[in-house]
Amino acid sequence: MTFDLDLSSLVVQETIKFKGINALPSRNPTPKGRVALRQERNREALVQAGYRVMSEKGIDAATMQEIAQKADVGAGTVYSYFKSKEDLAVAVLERVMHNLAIRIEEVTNQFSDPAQVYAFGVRTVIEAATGDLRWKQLLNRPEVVADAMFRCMGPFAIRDLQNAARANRFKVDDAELLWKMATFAIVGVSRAVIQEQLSHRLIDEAVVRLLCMTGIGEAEAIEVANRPRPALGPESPVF
Amino acid sequence: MTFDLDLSSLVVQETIKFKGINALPSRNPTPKGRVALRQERNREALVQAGYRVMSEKGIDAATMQEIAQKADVGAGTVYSYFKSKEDLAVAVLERVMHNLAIRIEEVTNQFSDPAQVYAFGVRTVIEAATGDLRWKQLLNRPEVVADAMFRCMGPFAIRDLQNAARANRFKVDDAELLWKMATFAIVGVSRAVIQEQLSHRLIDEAVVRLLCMTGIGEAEAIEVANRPRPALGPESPVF
DNA sequence: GCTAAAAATGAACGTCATTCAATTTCGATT
DNA sequence: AATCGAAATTGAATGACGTTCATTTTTAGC
Repeated sequence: MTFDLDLSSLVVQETIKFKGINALPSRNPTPKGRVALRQERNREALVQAGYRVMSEKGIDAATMQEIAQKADVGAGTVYSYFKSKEDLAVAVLERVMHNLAIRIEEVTNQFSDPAQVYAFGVRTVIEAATGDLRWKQLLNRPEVVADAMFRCMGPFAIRDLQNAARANRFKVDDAELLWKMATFAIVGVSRAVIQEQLSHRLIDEAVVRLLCMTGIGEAEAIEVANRPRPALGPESPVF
Repeated sequence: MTFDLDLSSLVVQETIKFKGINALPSRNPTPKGRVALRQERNREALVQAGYRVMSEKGIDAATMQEIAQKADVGAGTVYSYFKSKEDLAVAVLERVMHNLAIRIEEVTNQFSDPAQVYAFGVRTVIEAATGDLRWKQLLNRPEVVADAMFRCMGPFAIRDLQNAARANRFKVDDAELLWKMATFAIVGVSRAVIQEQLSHRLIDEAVVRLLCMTGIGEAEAIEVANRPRPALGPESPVF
């Protein structure tokens, strides 16, 4: 598997089948086509409505009716954009992860130590998941969250793991495997904290454990995890 | 949270409300009550039928009708034993985990190094999950599997983690947190291998990573993970 | 046997995800 | 501008399934 770090490529799946509309842009007053514009709006409205309903009621309890209504489209229309409810949930979570990934990247691209970049990333995700009530319902479908996290943040995380390995800070054989394990561990811990099975205070320790997985050694893991951390930038209006 | 290591306590939840039947055992030809016996058989039949159907079709696609039919009870009867389909799935997975935990314990109670005990445990679970097709469908509900694993194998795993920490092999602050992370990581890796996102060969490396989480250090993790391993005893007839 | 309580039954209910025939919108062509 | 075929949208209908509950069966003491 290879990853492309171009940010614009992070929207992983385009479900819809774009036919050859606007073959001739010419001097038409609709250079992009009204259909294409409406489709963009519809898709966006559906993802946002999906996010609102699913994060309020949970992915399973969310109904396609309510989502379609909030997005102001007919119930059947959803299925020209997403092939199933599951597929919509995936799109929603990829959006959430994508936005968070970008906000993290904005901070960490000023770090010099790649180990610190990875540490900041995993901690920020756990804090977002446990600190924002909107994640609570989503975490009831851990595999959807973890898979979206894997795909959307993987390009960054795997790059950081490899950078840190090259700098001899981490000892990582297979960064993809490690990231797969980390995503599930992150989701598991976040769920447990939100369900109050684990104390909120254990987040520090969880970050240390995720760092230990990289082979950095416990002492250094603790040091890296405890470095002061800059604040994250503001989140985008909806997500 | 505290754990009781008495094996018989591992059946975590008894859903049914046993009333005060058989107040007088006396010299009755039914010293335990016909009802209680039938209930035991029914519950057992339901768990086994649940296992068969759910591991064949997946927890979500399994229907209560088919399960009830395979267990030879009416559809409504299931709900005197389990309060929901989810609840039955939990009972099924706890049974699976319980049985595997016992088979692992039979082997590892002959080990002297507690680090090796933990390593054998996590590896055996991953190999069971990735080697037995019956797990494939169950892994589509990672949180059910991971939670059952946490509860049923936790008493052993946490004990081993603490033993190894006392022996200065592991450096573990909070064994419960670590085990929570490990269960989800194990499920995540197993899913990825089964879905062929990750090569089956990476299981060795996954075990190393799980050991690294304990703070043992990478070199020693590799050594422990590579020790020769005795074979597991036979599985119980149904599970 | 008789009886009241407990357990079991399976048909019926309600809730969706998904489908599809009918309708509307679009944009190219005349 | 009027027309037309294709594409997109719609929302009522469908089917599947978890769960409930009025009815029937079983149980155990008398």
